[in-house]
Amino acid sequence: MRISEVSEQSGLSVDTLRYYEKIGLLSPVNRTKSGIRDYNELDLKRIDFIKCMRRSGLPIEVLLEYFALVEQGDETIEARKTILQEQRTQLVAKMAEMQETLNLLEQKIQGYETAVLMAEQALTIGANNVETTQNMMERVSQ
Amino acid sequence: MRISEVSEQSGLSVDTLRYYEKIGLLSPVNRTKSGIRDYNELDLKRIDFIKCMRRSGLPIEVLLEYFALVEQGDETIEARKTILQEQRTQLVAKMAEMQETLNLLEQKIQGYETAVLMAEQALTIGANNVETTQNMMERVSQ
DNA sequence: GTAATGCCTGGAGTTGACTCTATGTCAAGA
DNA sequence: TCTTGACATAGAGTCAACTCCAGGCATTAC
Repeated sequence: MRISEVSEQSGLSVDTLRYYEKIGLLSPVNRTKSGIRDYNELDLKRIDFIKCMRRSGLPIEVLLEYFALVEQGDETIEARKTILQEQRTQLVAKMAEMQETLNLLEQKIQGYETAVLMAEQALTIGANNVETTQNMMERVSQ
Repeated sequence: MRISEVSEQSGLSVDTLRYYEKIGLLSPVNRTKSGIRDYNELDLKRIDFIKCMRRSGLPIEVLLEYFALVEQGDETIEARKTILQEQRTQLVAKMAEMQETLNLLEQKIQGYETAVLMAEQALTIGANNVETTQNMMERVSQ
């Protein structure tokens, strides 16, 4: 599989794919006799794994460490497990934070909905709605 | 409240606080006559909001846009709501991705646990465990 | 055979978000 | 009075993670 195909399939740019190989995140990809990269199934699997870990915020550094252990063979299984467990812990924490942010967002959106509703109501009644809206904004904004 | 106190309370560095003000993320903070920043309640609230949004990955750019709308008054309530809704959508998507990553992590950790167990078993039996472990690694790693 | 296309490399440039440095002011304590 | 420490500013530097560029082969399409 050529680099452009892998790029298309994975959503990573060709530059990124070459970059990952350069820094050792991907082990050297097989080449055709004319020097063109020819990705195999294992490469693709690793790329998928990297993609999954990267997009959830895991730094490249950690992945490098992990793959270095993989290279070193079975002796390092415990160490690898430890890395993954640590990442799991961090991921869970991050998700909890995001849930908090999500709650805040919900709350603010809800606030805006109420604000709009009340502004409309004030308009229908024909009241001077300037002060009222101002008050609402105190609860709603920033 | 002085900048060092705000820093301590918020967990943002004093540099970051000044930086946020410089780029307009915080509106100009009140100063004592000698020019020292004196943060008020509203500043602190905004800092909390920023912190919450930033740590869940929302870019500063978007926050700037949002606060610019806040400055412009009630006319922009709908626009602000739209921004928040969009961010909510993205956040939900990101959390789903993270859940996927988490599943993969669990699976791999589980795999390592099994691998270790089997390796130990093989040792107790006293079998030649080299090939066996190799096989396991095929399922377990990358 | 030649032009376009896709690949290659090394290395420079970019982006977002800080973080640090040099230099200076000011208020308070020894 | 002198020193110390917190604060101020402008602007340079850093870091992670790409992204782009110049210059050069190879294969394919006409």
